[in-house]
Amino acid sequence: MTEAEQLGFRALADPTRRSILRLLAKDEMTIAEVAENFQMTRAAVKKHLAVLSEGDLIRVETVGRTRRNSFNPDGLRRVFDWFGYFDVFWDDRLSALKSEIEKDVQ
Amino acid sequence: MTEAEQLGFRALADPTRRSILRLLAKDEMTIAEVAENFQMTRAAVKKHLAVLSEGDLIRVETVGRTRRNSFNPDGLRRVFDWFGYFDVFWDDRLSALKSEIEKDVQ
DNA sequence: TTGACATGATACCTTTCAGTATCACAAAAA
DNA sequence: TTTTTGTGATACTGAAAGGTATCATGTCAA
Repeated sequence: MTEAEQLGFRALADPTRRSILRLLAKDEMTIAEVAENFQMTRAAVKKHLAVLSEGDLIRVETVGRTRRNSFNPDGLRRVFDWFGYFDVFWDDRLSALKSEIEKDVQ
Repeated sequence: MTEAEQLGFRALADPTRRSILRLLAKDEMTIAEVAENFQMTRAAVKKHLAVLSEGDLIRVETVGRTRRNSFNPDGLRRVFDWFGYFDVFWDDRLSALKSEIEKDVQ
């Protein structure tokens, strides 16, 4: 579980990968489509996608000879949850309400 | 602004640094005190503290010959805010309420 | 079947990173 | 003043990361 957290944080450590994640959050894309948005080779983009996949931040589905990369909210959520350790330091009302709702959701 | 974000994410990419941050969130510490919690040299811990400082996640105050390292909530908050791009993917009620409160706070 | 095309895979290079070892320095204590 | 102690700084090593180039492979279309 802590390993998943590490792979997630590692994936987010690179600005290109954070950028890719925001692209995929809008719409799923093939490797080539993602690569169009960056000034680097398709191979380099593919590596970034592999790291994002290892961090469980994206899902990859092979369709024929194409690969559809899509954003995985649950994976990012796991990284996001780490920040909960520090909730008490931010706005008290917000964090209190937040825990209240999360309790309610479960 | 995006550079600060990058330094923040980079600082959080290492598990030792995330661990240090949680320690300092409980209480401020000198380098030696932080180092007691890890099986590595004080020099290595000092490097981690430097990265955390560059990411604006901790504050450092020199007092005599000691250095007090303390958690900086505002710096972590800036990293945390990046996740707002994905709010819509998580619980709708929570994120809606969250934005509402944040609006109210400002 | 042949060719085009999206992707997989590997080797290689350069830079950054995590860590150690070592020495210098400054402040507190004796 | 001398000694102790907490820290700063530098050089070095091994491993990982980001990137390119190149070729192999599988699938779709003609």
